[in-house]
Amino acid sequence: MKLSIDPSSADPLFDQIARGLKRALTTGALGPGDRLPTARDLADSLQVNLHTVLRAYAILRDEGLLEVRRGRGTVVVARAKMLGDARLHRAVANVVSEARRVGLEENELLRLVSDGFRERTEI
Amino acid sequence: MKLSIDPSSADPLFDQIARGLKRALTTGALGPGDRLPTARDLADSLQVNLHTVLRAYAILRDEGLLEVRRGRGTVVVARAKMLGDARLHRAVANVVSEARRVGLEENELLRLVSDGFRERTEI
DNA sequence: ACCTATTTGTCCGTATGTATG
DNA sequence: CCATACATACGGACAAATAGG
Repeated sequence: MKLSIDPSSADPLFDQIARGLKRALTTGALGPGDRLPTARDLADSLQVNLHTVLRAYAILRDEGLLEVRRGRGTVVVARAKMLGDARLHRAVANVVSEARRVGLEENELLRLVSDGFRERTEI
Repeated sequence: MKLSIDPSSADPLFDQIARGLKRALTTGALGPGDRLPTARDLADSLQVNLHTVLRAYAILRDEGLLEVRRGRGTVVVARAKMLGDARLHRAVANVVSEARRVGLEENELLRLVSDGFRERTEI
């Protein structure tokens, strides 16, 4: 998995790394279930700080592309979650984000969603 | 603007700060256009590291609640941009729609949303 | 049940860069 | 040009989850 970064570039290293990994995902160089190098290993090979790689991993995790777990490392999410559930996943993430934005508690959000489900609301 | 954190708590400091600020927003203690203390000042008064506050600010910025700008500081977004209910309701309607599309039952959807809500407190 | 190694998560401190005023 | 204030990156330390012996 080659991945090159440019320390003299204007855009941040963590962003270059995140984009590089995303590119590897779209080109198929990285596929579902593939294990990524540990953050420390990738940091060493790229000659950047550990935190910089962790931040890049966190970005892709937040986008639903990676599963990052303590003690286990980082793997590309299963194909089922990437494709079939992509829209649902985004919708869930979005509604959680909106709920947080207006300061809703978990049970309040669940109540809203439950109501919405029964009312057969449309977009 | 009082804001208390618990260093011995299990959940992260940056998250406690972010939630505390969000609470101040929903209770009206902080309103549109209000200026927040500089990250360094808040960090000093809370006796935490500068980065911890910056991370909290970044979370709220990503959720559209704050405008964080270099050299200028941090302010609560204008009321016009907060149009909360419309966006939240669209998000709820959307997630219900997506759930139906993939044939989810109500309890399955609620489980997903609940998981999503608890999952992402870190960035 | 215990211990150890691995790996990410958080927090701190410091330095430097960049946009704003 | 200079002060302010956030942005990025580095390094170090410890905590917490995981896996395996």
